[in-house]
Amino acid sequence: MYKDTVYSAFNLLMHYPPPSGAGQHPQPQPPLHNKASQPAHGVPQLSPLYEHFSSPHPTPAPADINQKQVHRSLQTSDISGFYSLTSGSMGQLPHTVSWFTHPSLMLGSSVPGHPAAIPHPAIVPHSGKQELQPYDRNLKTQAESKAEKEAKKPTIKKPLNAFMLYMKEMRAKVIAECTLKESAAINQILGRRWHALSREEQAKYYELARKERQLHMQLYPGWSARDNYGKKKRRSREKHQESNTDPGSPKKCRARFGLNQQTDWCGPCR
DNA sequence: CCCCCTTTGAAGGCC
DNA sequence: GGCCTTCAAAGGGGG
Repeated sequence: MYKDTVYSAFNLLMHYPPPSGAGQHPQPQPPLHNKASQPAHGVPQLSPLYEHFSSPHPTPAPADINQKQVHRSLQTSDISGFYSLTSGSMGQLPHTVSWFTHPSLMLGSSVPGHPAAIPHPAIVPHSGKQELQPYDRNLKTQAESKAEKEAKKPTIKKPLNAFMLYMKEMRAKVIAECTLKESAAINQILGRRWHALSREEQAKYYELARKERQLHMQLYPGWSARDNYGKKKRRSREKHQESNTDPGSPKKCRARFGLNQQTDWCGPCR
């Protein structure tokens, strides 16, 4: 139900008239840095989308973000380029690829008192290990409790890049076509299909990803990708280095042969 | 239960 | 600036 509201809001987004410059080829995208290097000028107006959110049913902000601050941010931040590709081909893109469906960008609620009280998918609570018994708590040191507090802090996920958005959209299709279930195999197929896409087709996803990053920046101004470093266990460095010399993937192969990762096709891995 | 696999792209850090 | 590392998603496989 709440999701319905979100989807209808997204429809508004997708049909919001684009500013001039729509249709420009967005690839490769210039990096959108999350730092204070963002220009302060060119502040846009709040789109009807956000007004739709704010009334009559206010959109709950993530728990760790001041709601008013977010709203203000959305009202004043530069999203003028946000809709540049939302008409035409972009408008035909299935809504499954959007910041509404992207867990890290979905507006949920962990705001106390909010009627919906839907957990915010963007902010993923760490898998809570078993609670300590009361008598255990007394044994905990200050450092331990601090560490635990830190661990309980919800995680704000990275925004999805263009390929991830493409994967999310096409995964089900590939699974149906190939009757495969293993993600590793599916991702290999998706990687090949990604390279088989035309520049225009890829551009749709690059543009979507750019919007995702922009909105993510506005929702979580102080967030850095670094925040999530170390929260995932990584395979051993030795193994990783070994895999880097493995020419088995186009990316690795391109890196190995000094090819452009964006444009050059990797012949040996084809 | 949790990490690995596998993909591309973004971003941060180091030299 | 180039290189390296990590993390985004996904779910079966394996220790």
